[in-house]
Amino acid sequence: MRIGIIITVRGHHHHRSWSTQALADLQARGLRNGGARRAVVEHLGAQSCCRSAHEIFDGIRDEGGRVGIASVYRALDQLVDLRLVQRVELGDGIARFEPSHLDGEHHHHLVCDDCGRVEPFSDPGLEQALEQAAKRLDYGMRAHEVVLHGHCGDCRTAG
Amino acid sequence: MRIGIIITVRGHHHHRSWSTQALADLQARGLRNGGARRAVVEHLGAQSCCRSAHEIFDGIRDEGGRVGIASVYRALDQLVDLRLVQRVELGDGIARFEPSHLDGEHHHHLVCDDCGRVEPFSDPGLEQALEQAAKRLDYGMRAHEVVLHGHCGDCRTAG
DNA sequence: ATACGTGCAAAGTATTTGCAAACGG
DNA sequence: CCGTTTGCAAATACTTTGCACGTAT
Repeated sequence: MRIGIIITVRGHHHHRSWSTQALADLQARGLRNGGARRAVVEHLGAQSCCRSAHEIFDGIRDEGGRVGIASVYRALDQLVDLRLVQRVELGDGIARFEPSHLDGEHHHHLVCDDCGRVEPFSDPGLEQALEQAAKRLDYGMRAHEVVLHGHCGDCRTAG
Repeated sequence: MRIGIIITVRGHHHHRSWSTQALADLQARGLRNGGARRAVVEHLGAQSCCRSAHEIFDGIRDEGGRVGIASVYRALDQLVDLRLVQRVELGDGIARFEPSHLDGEHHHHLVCDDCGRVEPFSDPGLEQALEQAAKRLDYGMRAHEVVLHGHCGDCRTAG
């Protein structure tokens, strides 16, 4: 037996909306909604920035879900293929994932080379420059990724 | 119509110059110049775009050098630490490396999600937008990386 | 001479795959 | 029911480390 309890979303309205949209999208493509993939989608939708496969795995377990790490990777692969999730690599050899924000939610990443901290940022001027560059190059741009490396405020103060 | 005047900088002069500069820099820091690290520097200096550790390893072997893969990784680590080499991750889980072009040589990457082809590109407007964003965010930017994903000309024609 | 550098092989991580059992529609 | 999805464990891919020997200065 399966008991479904729908817990309402606190605050971040658009997050739920991404999860819902993504799950509907999967269903529309004839894919089934088993526990693992659903858990990955819902967990990702509740995050504010990118997460590694292991973080997602641990996160789901902490919330009481029981999934295999392989299923997490498989779900992420599919979601990336369907463009529902964006894969992000920040230079430490670990792949991270976050919902594809096609709308205004789109952001990029600052990485502190001292402490490893990752922060999201967004910059309209940068987005515009990216669009223009892609247009000039005549490249069918489907996604883009910007990573700025440097030293975060804490480390600069400390150092 | 737009007429572009392309002024060529002579041959691959700057490549050699990067290798020379990098080797001198290493020496100035009291590091010795054994065979492996020198081979990595010289090989990298002769490339026009980023290369993976294995590509570098194979490349050196093909040229007759005999190095261990571990030494290639160790050399790359040091070079990255010294900011002589930039590490680049393009989304396929393989780290690539290229000379740090602090000068006008600086470029970014286009990745074809169909065939995996990697092409370098540069765009002054984009560089400017990056500088401005970093300034506005007050982040001590030391490096940055932009990856555009899409479909290259060949794949778009074929598809 | 003496640290530093190197190669090999073994060890670590991150990720993928094979397969039988569980499950969704 | 039947094909998809899942979990486990084994396999793979990339990268790092331990250690004895080589080598630049």
